[in-house]
Amino acid sequence: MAEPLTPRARQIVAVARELLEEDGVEALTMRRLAARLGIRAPSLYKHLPNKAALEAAIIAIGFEDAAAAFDAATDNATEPLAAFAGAYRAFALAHPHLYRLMTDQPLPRDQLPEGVEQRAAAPLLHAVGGNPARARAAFAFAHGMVMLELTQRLPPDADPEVAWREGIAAFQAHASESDTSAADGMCGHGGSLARPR
Amino acid sequence: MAEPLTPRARQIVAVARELLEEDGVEALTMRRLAARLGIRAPSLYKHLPNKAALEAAIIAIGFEDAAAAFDAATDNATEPLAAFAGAYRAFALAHPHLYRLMTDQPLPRDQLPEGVEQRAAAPLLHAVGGNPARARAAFAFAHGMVMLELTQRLPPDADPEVAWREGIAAFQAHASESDTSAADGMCGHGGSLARPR
DNA sequence: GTCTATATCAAGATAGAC
DNA sequence: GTCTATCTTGATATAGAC
Repeated sequence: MAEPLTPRARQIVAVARELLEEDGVEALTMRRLAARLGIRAPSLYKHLPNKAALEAAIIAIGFEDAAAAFDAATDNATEPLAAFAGAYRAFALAHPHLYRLMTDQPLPRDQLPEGVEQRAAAPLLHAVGGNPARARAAFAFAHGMVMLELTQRLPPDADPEVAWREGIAAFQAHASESDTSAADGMCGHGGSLARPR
Repeated sequence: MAEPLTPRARQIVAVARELLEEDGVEALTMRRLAARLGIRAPSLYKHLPNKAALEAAIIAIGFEDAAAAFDAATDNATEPLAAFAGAYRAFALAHPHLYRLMTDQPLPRDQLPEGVEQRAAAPLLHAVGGNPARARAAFAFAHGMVMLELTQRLPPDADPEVAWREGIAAFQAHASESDTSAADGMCGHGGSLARPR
């Protein structure tokens, strides 16, 4: 469903991502993006239909990057859930503005390339043994921790790493208890099953 | 640190909360608020210094309401963690826009009445036996679930209730395992210990 | 592919009269 | 406590020339 982008459009999206990551969502305007490219805002509309398409393109790249990072982290990991959590946290803290753009609004699924969502979700699903509900719960924990860190809701004296370990331990313990044979299903990010990679 | 509000200011804040809850954050503008009150926007500045103060006042009320709801739900509950989770979810889903305002940004702690934050956090801390790190982890799970529901990130075919139960079970199981004697500490919302009520 | 000019809209906030 | 008038800023987007 995603229109393929021209090379120039891809270049614009790349610069838009830089702008977002450096200066935040509120700085991602057509005017400032154009300025960074050395052109005027109206010129952007020759390459992208509107701002929503620009954001969708950035989000798509974000999912690709995240999926790759999660895969790399969980491949052959002895503790896949801890590995996933570490990679998830690292991604979000390294790209806070991108993470919020990816996460603040309903996903523009019709503008994302086929399968990215599942690709990003698969490593967690496998880390919890294929139980979709448990994957969603663990995903909620990770998303919640990241949001609390990004919005600075944890008290200054609180050590987030300890809270991460508590949560991971809870889901690991619960997993070994009611262990599973369920083969597939899908994770919180919400596409369907299978492991495309 | 919060300046006491005049009666008129309190009335304005109450109407602002209605506006927020009905029409969302982006609708909470000084102009629309004034319109709802039958006055002009500049008049608002005779009662409140700026928009940030208005938001802080709304957030403060939100915390009071949430704290009361959590207390009521967990008092004498046989499963305090499940009771807390249910109350937390109910509050967020009943007041989605308020919840996001309370949660999207760093807390304006210097503009909140003394102790509200702890009051809201205390029921969860007690529900997990007084372990602050576990309370923060469980809080992250609840916050994450709520955000996933509000931003519609869970797939249409996913049943959020099942994911809630999975998460609650994980934290209950982990709790009974490594059970505690720790008396105090504080919860994810971040003030310090004690139970002010 | 880029430009200028412009439409349209809306935001937060202040000055000063009444 | 409210008003009018105004400032300042900034957003997305379109038309049409080059």
